[in-house]
Amino acid sequence: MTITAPALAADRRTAEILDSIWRVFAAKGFDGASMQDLARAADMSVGNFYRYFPSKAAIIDAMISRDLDEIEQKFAGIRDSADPMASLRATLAQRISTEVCAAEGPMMAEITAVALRKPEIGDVMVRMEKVVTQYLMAVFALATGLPLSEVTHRFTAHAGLIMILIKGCAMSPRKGGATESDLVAVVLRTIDSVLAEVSGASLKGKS
Amino acid sequence: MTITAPALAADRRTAEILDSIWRVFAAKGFDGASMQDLARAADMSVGNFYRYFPSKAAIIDAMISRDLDEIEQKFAGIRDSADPMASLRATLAQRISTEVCAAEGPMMAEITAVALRKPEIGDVMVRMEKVVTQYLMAVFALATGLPLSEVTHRFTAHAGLIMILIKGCAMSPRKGGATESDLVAVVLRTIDSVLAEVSGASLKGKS
DNA sequence: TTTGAAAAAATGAACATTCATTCACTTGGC
DNA sequence: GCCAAGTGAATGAATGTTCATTTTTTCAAA
Repeated sequence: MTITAPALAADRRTAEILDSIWRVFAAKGFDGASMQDLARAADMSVGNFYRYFPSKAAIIDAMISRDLDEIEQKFAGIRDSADPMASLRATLAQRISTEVCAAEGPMMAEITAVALRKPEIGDVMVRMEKVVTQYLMAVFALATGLPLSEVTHRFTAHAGLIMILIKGCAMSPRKGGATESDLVAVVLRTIDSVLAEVSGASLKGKS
Repeated sequence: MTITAPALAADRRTAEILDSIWRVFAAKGFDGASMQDLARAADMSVGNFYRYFPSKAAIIDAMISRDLDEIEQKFAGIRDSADPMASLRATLAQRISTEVCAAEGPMMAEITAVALRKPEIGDVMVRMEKVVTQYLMAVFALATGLPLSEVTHRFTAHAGLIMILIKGCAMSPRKGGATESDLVAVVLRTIDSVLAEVSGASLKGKS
């Protein structure tokens, strides 16, 4: 069951296409972006574009699973670092920085809106958030020394809060072009207190 | 400069139309909903619909200013209550409840996405958030006894965090039909700590 | 109270675009 | 010569917007 060479090439091409078209989705929205817009952005004919993505939903699907791959890599780095909790914090801090938010916000907002409106996309999104939650639980377990089951039971909601904060920063309306640094600071402080609460769970056992 | 009777009637009609069509926007999205869809939902002809809303942006505009009216009323009630801070907390708690979020989430997500993509709508949204922030500042000033200017300087970012949390709850993907109650509890706890921090600012002067 | 004409509200067919989707066809590497 | 990759014109349905027309409401004069 090896991956064939042409299949790999096709995957690479798919990734290239996604790189070219995500801006169009961010600028025009899910329904606002026409197949011809997307094909033009990908520098190919409409007919050929359909060979790669038979529908718009398929594009969102591919984008989310591409995001998931990125997230997986980030978490692999966090897990292997000397201080996973600190590394997680650094990653989250970068993620709510003004620049990253301005770049990813519109796309995130669009996908969120579509997810609440189209059940098929909503399901994909729920799966994605579940995976991210599992990664977070793994980090929490590593940092506290508690078993995964207990961490999951106690801190799944905390993971949900963190994801809300990340998305909230990205999707904040930008007054004059940027999210204010004050807000970013307060959000980061909130993330810190959530992480501190998790970390605190390990001390009780030790004392 | 009195308000003419026909103008009032037109406003009422406008409100009625908004009531009939917001579901269409939530279900099909900003671009997905056609003018004919909207006109049909409002039980009128396409041509007549254009008399009330010359464009889709005008509809979003009207919806946001309608929301603002609602918010204004809520805050009036909060300001006049015996314990404004507690009243505010109760309002926020109700706002993040599962039912309210499920009802308003899709529309909120849609408007947020459009706001990040169309500057004209983005401006309206920024103005709306500024107004809400001012209301929050007024409540904070009332509760702490501090002057409005100081409250504004110290807690504007806190207001931003609260709005992020409210929106975040509404726009959370619903696994199996509802946001989990655990998440709601953690968010409410976070709101409480934000409000506590604000309230704490008044005690320093007293002690 | 009745009348009737002007203003406002409402209609829906018509128009030019635009869109998603298909398909017969060409290209280029092996 | 084979096959995947790529083309772009063609089709029919849908969309935003307009407008000539009809219906309803308003209200002062009779």
